Amino acid sequence: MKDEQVKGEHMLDDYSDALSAIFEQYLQTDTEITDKQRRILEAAVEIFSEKGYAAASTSEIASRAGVAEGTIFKHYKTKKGLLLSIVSPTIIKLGAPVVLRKLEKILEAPYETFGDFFRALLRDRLEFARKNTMTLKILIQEVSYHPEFQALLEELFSERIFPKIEKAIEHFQAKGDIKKLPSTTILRWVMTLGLGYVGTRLMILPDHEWDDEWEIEQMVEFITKGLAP
Amino acid sequence: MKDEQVKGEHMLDDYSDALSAIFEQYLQTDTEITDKQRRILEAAVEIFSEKGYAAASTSEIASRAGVAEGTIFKHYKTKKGLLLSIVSPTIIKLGAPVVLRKLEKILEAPYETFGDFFRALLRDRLEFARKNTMTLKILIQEVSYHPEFQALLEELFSERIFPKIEKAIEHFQAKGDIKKLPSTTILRWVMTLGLGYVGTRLMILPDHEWDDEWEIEQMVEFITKGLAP
DNA sequence: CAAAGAAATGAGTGATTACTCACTTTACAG
DNA sequence: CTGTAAAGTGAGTAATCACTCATTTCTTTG
Repeated sequence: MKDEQVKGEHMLDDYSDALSAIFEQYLQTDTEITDKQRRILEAAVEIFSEKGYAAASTSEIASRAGVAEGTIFKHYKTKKGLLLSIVSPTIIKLGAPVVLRKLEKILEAPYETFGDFFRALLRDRLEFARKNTMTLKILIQEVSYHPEFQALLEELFSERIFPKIEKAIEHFQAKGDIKKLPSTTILRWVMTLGLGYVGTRLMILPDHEWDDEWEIEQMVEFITKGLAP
Repeated sequence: MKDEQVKGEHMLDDYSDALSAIFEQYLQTDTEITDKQRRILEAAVEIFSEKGYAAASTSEIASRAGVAEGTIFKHYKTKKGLLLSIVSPTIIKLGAPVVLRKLEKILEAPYETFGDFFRALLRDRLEFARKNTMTLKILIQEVSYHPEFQALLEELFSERIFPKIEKAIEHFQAKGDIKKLPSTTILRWVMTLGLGYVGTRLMILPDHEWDDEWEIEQMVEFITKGLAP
């Protein structure tokens, strides 16, 4: 049977975008994906982000996806396996290689400032968060209850993100761009400011009228002045 | 002045502290509280913060509190009622009058700077968060799933916190202390920096060695420089 | 002490949960 | 077409859930 257009009330939005990180994962690993499996993932992301993993039931996911409950367990051994298949790719994409490549380019260009670096990073991650808002909300909500996520994030952060960013901070410190403070402190300031904007922008007050470019420029200026030696 | 000598670094298991906001509520309303009821609250706070509201079972709360399951429902009509009785007082105390009174004093003293204002606020709220870490963790985790919490926070924020802080920001802007930017933007920066420190300090990396006073001073300097006109 | 009401109990309830499995349908190569 | 493996189904299952209630234990007070 083809897709029966039974529902269609909620959605039609941009799931090809909203689930980009997950689908990319399947593309990269050459794993075939069924139409019903895609609908299961879409429904699961919706419901997990709406009511949280623990309060979401597999029966509700099945009915919203328009499949039988057993179909979920044909593709994912457990409910937790379904969660993992949604969140894990997002964690991996979180410290995207794109950013790290960009970062190296910036470090090679001597005329770039710390502000330019921060602006590029923030724009890129804001775009990523826009495309993965629901999945990121699930990650944020569930990270404290699932040690696997903590381990993945811990590794990603301490072995990929932190060393690179630390190098960048030291680079701009040597250049005399920013004050010589512990990179952990600077990193925390920069990250919390960025996260604060992205979180407020997309999750807390998404309906507010936002001028992203203006806000980003103001933050760049704020950070540049605040971190001046 | 008010700071008493700290006994040890790890005093998070001191419930007379950890549940201070909740018990204050009972004191203020002259409600009698049973020993078993106190133990139910303690167990509920522990388990809610450990595994989240939805994944916590009333039977586990009862057994950890050392009471029968029925006892919980003698005091709280529903499981959600138990959650509300834990989180609501914390939300109310979140925009503490102490802070607001302090704020007025600061505004009256013309020699105080925006940095002093921020320092006082951050110290006070860090202390509050230290005493209510588990309850605040529950609040943060559950706020997106319970509209009652959102309504309480919304009201607290837009009717008490925001107007006062906005007044303060405008005061320091008129004084020439800080740059004339929208108070929403400044508030977001100040709040996310503060929250970022408190959250990292108490919830993400509580076992890290922290020098609170040094970190606060650095943040004060960062903000002062960053917001300079 | 005794009466009375409040506090506490724990077995019992129907609803819901994640998950299974024997079975049917579909897709597709030969 | 036929054979076969994968995809999909949905009734069934044991466990667990929040919550009830008839009963017992404790506390207060005259």
